[in-house]
Amino acid sequence: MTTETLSPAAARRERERQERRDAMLGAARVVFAEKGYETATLDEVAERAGFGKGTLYNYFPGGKEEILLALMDDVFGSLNRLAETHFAATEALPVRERFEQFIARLLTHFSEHHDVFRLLMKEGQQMVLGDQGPALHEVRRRRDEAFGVLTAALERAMAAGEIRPFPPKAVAELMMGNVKGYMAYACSPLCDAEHGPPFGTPEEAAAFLASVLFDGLCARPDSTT
Amino acid sequence: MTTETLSPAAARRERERQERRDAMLGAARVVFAEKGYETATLDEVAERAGFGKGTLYNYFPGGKEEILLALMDDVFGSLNRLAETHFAATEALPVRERFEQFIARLLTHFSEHHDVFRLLMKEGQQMVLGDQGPALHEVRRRRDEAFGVLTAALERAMAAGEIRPFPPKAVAELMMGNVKGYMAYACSPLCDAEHGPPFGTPEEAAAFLASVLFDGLCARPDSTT
DNA sequence: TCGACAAATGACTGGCCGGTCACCTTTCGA
DNA sequence: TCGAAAGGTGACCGGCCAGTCATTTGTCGA
Repeated sequence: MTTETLSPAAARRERERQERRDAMLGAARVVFAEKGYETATLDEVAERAGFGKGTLYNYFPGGKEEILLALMDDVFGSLNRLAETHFAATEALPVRERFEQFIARLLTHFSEHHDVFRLLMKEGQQMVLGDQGPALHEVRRRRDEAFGVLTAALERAMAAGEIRPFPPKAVAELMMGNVKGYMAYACSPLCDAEHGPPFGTPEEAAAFLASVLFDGLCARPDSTT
Repeated sequence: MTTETLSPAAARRERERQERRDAMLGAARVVFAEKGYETATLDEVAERAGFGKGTLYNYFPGGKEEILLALMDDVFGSLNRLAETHFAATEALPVRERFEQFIARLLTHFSEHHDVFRLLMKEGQQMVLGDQGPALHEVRRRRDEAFGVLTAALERAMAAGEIRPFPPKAVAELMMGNVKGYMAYACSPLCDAEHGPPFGTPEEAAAFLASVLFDGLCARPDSTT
């Protein structure tokens, strides 16, 4: 690197620039999660971030779309990190605990960052379905990276005979889909209206999801054929 | 009813009106599925339907939103019918076949009506997450009706001891989520890129999904604790 | 203290699209 | 055959918002 010997002043400038960027992304996350990408306006993002609209363009010359992409990059990046640290730390655990705890971590993460979850629900589909533009390609790559960590963990479990052999990517999608689906259900008016979310803590919910995923719905799988 | 003795001419008028309405909804389904509700334009819907834009407002005075609601009503209505006829006809079958065939039917339905599937992926989330407006309420009711059929079937199976007791609504959401998730996976470039969709026919895919759902990922659930 | 460079700003613009309505075509009873 | 009612039509309008840029504000070295 040529820039490693920055003056202290320049270093501070750089740090402040990063902070402002993060503030803008944070505001965008809230607003996009609330209204959805199409409906959200940059004026609102700017106001929430505490900057003028023009300033957004100093940090994200590509405008609205670049902001969304940077956001999704962040979101998938943190999911990626979560998965990597988790599976690195739980290699020794039995399969069941390994994945149940992973699910619990995901549920906790989404509970704490509700806007991240809503963002994934609202715009995440574009990532997997949409074909438009090469800009999405980069974000899709990040998504694949995050899923790749889970897929690899599943492959290892399959190779060790801990779980049945299935296309690992498909199983990874299923597991993430279950987590997202459960979160959506627990947040929606569907269940609030009657008896509240069926499982209070992320750990209880994870136990339910893991039980269905690993043991199946059948009480006693006798005559499977 | 006062209108049951219509003149033949009036009856024909009525039928033609219904046909035009359907044509418009069909066009809207394609366009909304392609671009998403926010991005799609009524000009394009009108052109695709073969009518002038103004004509849309003769059939849907509420404009764009009413068209979307009518569309979702249709979509959930046909899902509702599919579920009702299926479970009515398969009451006698063993659980496993009963639900595996249901999943196969859903997958077939979505394969044949690809735009319905894309619509559900893109706009279906609003139904469960969004809180805005009383208009959505009616559509959400239709969604709940369709899910209710599945939920009831699951409840019966639980009462009969065919599957383990869990909150049936949560299990219904999980099952539908798995179907949607698998469809999305099979349609996305994620797996095309490598070896094509893992399971060719809806029946094969349903066998996979049912196997995971009913038997679980574990090879042999021995020490479940 | 001053000057010059950098960064923030928000009024402004151009295009887009949902919704309207005055006009035209088609239908049908008399 | 004719007249009027019903229904189709697309040019047009108004509001909205992404993106721009001339101006202002702030920073820092000399």
